[in-house]
Amino acid sequence: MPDHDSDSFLSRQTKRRRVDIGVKRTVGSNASNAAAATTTSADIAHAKAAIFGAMNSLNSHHHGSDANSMDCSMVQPHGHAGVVTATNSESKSNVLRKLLKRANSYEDAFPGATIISQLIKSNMAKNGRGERGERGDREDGGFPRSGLSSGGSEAPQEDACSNSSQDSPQECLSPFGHPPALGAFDLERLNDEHLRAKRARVENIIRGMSHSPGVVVPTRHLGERDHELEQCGREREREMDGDRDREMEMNCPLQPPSPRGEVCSRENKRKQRLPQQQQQSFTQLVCQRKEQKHEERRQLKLQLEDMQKQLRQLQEKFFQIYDSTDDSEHDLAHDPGNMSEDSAGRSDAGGDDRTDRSDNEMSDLDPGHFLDRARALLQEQALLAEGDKLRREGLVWGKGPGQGPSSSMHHAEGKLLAETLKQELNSAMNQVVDTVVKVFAKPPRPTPPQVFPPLPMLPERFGVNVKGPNFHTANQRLQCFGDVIIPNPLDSFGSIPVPGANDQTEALPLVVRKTQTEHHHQSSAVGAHGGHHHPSLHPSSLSTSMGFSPPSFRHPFPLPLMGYPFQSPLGPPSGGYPGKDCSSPDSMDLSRETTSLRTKMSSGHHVGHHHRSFSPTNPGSTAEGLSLSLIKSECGDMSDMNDISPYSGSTIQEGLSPNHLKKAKLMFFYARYPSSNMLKIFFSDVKFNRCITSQLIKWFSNFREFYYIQMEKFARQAINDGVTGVEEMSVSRDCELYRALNMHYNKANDFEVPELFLEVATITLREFFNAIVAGKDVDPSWKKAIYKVICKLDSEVPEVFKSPNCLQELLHE
DNA sequence: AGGGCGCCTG
DNA sequence: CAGGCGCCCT
Repeated sequence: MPDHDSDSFLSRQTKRRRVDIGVKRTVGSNASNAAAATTTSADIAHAKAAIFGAMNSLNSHHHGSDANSMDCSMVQPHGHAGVVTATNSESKSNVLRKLLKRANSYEDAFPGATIISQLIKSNMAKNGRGERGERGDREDGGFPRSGLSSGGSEAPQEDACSNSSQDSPQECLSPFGHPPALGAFDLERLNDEHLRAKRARVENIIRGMSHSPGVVVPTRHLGERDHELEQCGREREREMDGDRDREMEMNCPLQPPSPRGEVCSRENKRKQRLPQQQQQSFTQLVCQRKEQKHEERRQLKLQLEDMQKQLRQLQEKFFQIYDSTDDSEHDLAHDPGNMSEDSAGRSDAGGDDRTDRSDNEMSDLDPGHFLDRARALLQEQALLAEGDKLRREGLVWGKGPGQGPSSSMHHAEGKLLAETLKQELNSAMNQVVDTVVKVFAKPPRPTPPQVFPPLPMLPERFGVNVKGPNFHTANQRLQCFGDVIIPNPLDSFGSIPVPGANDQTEALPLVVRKTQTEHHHQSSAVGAHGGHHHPSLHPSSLSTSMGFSPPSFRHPFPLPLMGYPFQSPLGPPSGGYPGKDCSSPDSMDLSRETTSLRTKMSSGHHVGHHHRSFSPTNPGSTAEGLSLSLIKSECGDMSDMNDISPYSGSTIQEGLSPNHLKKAKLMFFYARYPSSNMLKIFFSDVKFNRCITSQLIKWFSNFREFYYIQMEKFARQAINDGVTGVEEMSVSRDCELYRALNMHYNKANDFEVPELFLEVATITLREFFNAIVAGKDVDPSWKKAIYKVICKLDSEVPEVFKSPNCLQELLHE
């Protein structure tokens, strides 16, 4: 085993720390997920929400479909006095009209408001209400996490987010720490005030500490930090945050880099260590950047306003066409000059009408659908117009629009206008979308090709709260934006380590980019498992247990790991500075699995850059399963690995899953000393190799260890309690010993422990009792005799256990 | 030599 | 629960 001496120590440390991906941890890891999944996820959520919100604003079709939506509640009160004569022909155009007029009504509700400002408003309002509690505990990552609880309608989060970055080096200075219920205007004002105050403070500080030679603050660093501060909503940044942080920490000149650079402090720590001067320049730069951001925002607002104007014009045109058409059919003359007013009035009326008649039908429509329907309607109109035209050609040409029966002209015109409208609507929509997207998908920072992959992170909320149809719609929509990487809700987790959360020794999510650079074996090995598509973030259920797990699926950080406390400033086991932990994958805080893998790989087998393929979806497998399978996957002979196709539908797993572990534990009730062959038979869904075999054997070894320890413990306890007769010793279902064992092997208590096991346990206990009483325990190998006895007491494991799905079958009973 | 086991450790 | 080590057995 050619080990790499250079990092052997660290490797070991890391290994020890990380390889331990106990099943226990998988349980309830979701709880800590909440704490762990923070920054990036929040921002992604914001971005998504914002985009979606913008689109909704345009299409405003989600009325009624999402009663909880802020947008709805904000906008809905557009009660218009209905004065409409709804005709058949009018109903045809209802869809399009609705589309346009609703957009109109938005503006009515928010006179002069831009989409952005609407977003802000609704966001503020929302924050004021429900989001408080959730935001309260997000200080760690700095970015408020928006729960996408109401699907895409949470859009407004974006702005608030960008305004409330807590990630600032000096949170107290954060100009954006505003109360959530402020309006956009207030925000701006507050921001300015904050900036001023900040500047004053900075100047003060500078005056106070005149010297302190060249503390060079890397502009890139500052820029990035500032970027972070300002650009919560930007997808890319969110994704890269973790990497950037780590990178910065690694390179950060602000701190004396540890010899190996393996000890890095999290941001908070770093902040605390910043010399004041650094803080000054830092703050200055922050201020500058903030100003820039404000400028950007202003420009964006202007853009949006322009676009809204355009939209309005389009709406007017549209209503001109339709109203005049309708009116002409009703023999109602129109003065072109009055059209706008008239259409406005009608639009109000139409609004009511629509809400009465077609809200249901409208509510399911997404923008694309809308446009399609609009197109269809327009084409229909155009066809009608065509027909009319043919029939009445020559008769009506002289007549103006709105002149009674002579609608052919309208239709002819309408066709043209319709086409124009269609195009313009489309382009307007595209513009808005693009703009919004641009805001969030700022040009990727000039950071060098990342050694570490972005940390796409979605709050567990995505999995939990987002259930409504809206979410999917929004998500699907959003995924269309090539520039914005919006992971599937369950796709990925980011992991901005939570400073001070807990023991850093726990596994950090391993996030490694596919195009991993190969600086050293470790990183390359780690890189081998890049990619982060989570088949499922939900803790595995038994039903999905033995399911298949695409063999070559390399899961960087299985869900269970996500829940681990990521860091502890208090005690990095590696002996680094307290509080200086590195969340970087490159640092030693790799997940245990990864470390395990690394160990294997760096010790000779450089597997794997061949099957680097990531299975985007991994239907049957569970996160836990992956976690183990990851480990195991690299254990075997590489020849074993090569024939594994990433998408093979085979039910043969290359690794052992937590469910396998559970199964093994249950089997322990029958067999304490299963043979290798037996294991192969009972774990037929696992692709066996040396590693798997020894792994299973090791499991049982561990089981035995625990078992015997308990036996000895209770035997001694009984002896100490004055028990003298072996007959008094027995294991029943209500004794402590049984509970301990059951807790260990049958934690969920969903399996009925066979009576035979109780007998064996009783025998074991008595053996220990007798041995101890006889004083045999002075012999270092006194247990061997007991083992010898017990190993003969293995009973047959029920056939059920041979089934890969035995857990379901067993536990459903 | 290699498999299996147990002990110790983290 | 896994790694590592030493031991025993084949």
